[in-house]
Amino acid sequence: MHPPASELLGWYDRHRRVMPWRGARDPYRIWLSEVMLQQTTVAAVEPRYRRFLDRFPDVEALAAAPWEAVAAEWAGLGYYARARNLHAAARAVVARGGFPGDEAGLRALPGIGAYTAAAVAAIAFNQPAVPVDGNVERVTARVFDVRDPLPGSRARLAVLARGFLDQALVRERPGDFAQALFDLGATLCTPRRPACALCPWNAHCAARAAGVQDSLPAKAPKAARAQRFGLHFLLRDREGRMLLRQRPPSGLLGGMAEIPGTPWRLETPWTLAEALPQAPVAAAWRLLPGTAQHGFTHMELLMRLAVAEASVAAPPGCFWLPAEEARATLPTAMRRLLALAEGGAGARDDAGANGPLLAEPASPVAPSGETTAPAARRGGRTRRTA
DNA sequence: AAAACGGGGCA
DNA sequence: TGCCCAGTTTT
Repeated sequence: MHPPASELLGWYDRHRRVMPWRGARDPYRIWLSEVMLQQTTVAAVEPRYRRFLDRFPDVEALAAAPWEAVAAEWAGLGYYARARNLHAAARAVVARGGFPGDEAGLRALPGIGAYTAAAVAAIAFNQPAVPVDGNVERVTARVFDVRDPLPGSRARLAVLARGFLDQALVRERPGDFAQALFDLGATLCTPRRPACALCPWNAHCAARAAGVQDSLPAKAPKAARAQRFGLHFLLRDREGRMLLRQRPPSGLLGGMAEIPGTPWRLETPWTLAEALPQAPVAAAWRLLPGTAQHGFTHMELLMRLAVAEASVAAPPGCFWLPAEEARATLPTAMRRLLALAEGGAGARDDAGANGPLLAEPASPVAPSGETTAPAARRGGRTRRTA
């Protein structure tokens, strides 16, 4: 049995969270928020959403913008395919004269899958759809006591969630119902220690009745992350500009800028001597102490940094950028590398206006003793090796 | 069906 | 330190 939507919507009308994309019906704003919120927390999105909207106020402005401007605005948000697809979809929407008004039409746009199509259809167009995200999966798995593990149970959970459309109230307020499920999952029906006592559906929850709410939804075990190693080359000229390179349009960090370097290979860290043939230019490269570490979904990346100064023409595929602009454009993994040049372990992302970067004392070029993987540390911080 | 694809925050 | 987050695309 599906619990009554009236009880959830009554709770939502009293306790709904206030967020910048709520209230308006503008499909552009709803769409933008949904894309930014893919695998990204509300807290992380809010300031970036305002800033993005400030810079690209409507779909026409986004469609007219060059990719470089969109990439710079997205830098640090992750999953850069989202930005590429967003840009392409904006151009498609302008070309066809506006947003598609139903789920199937939305689903055909790049970067819009089953979830986002349902969310925009329900919230912006009042269409009868139930978007199934992580929150809805969790709420549904608990309400119906679905014990099969994710991701295998995904299809079954989606069918159960869609069953709420049998209630007339859900068909009348599909956008509110969807967001009520999000809010319930985010504030009460949380992954750990759900606040069942406060839940408007607690009397209808099968998992709670069985006392298994804390262990649902079950998850299949995940694969371990491999380690990869890279060595990068930071070239600066006399004005403090940095030599950057554009990554290929698809794949990891696709279309984003990077500090030129070796490929990221398994098993073995690079020595400077070994990496030198892959430097962007010939120069007096000095290997800095320390390793920048960055965790991706599927691997752990460990990078070292060599530095040099030269004022030369940018080689093919590379370009010079003022330090401040480079910092703003680079994805987080590359900013961590930059922190090595800026003075090491304590360096922070928001470490103020940087003039010419401070050079560290050079370490001997010798293959450092660090041939074994350094102890894992919290994803991303810059670490010093002794 | 499985893997690729970022980054930050929190118990 | 592992898990989670308003998922989508490619293989």
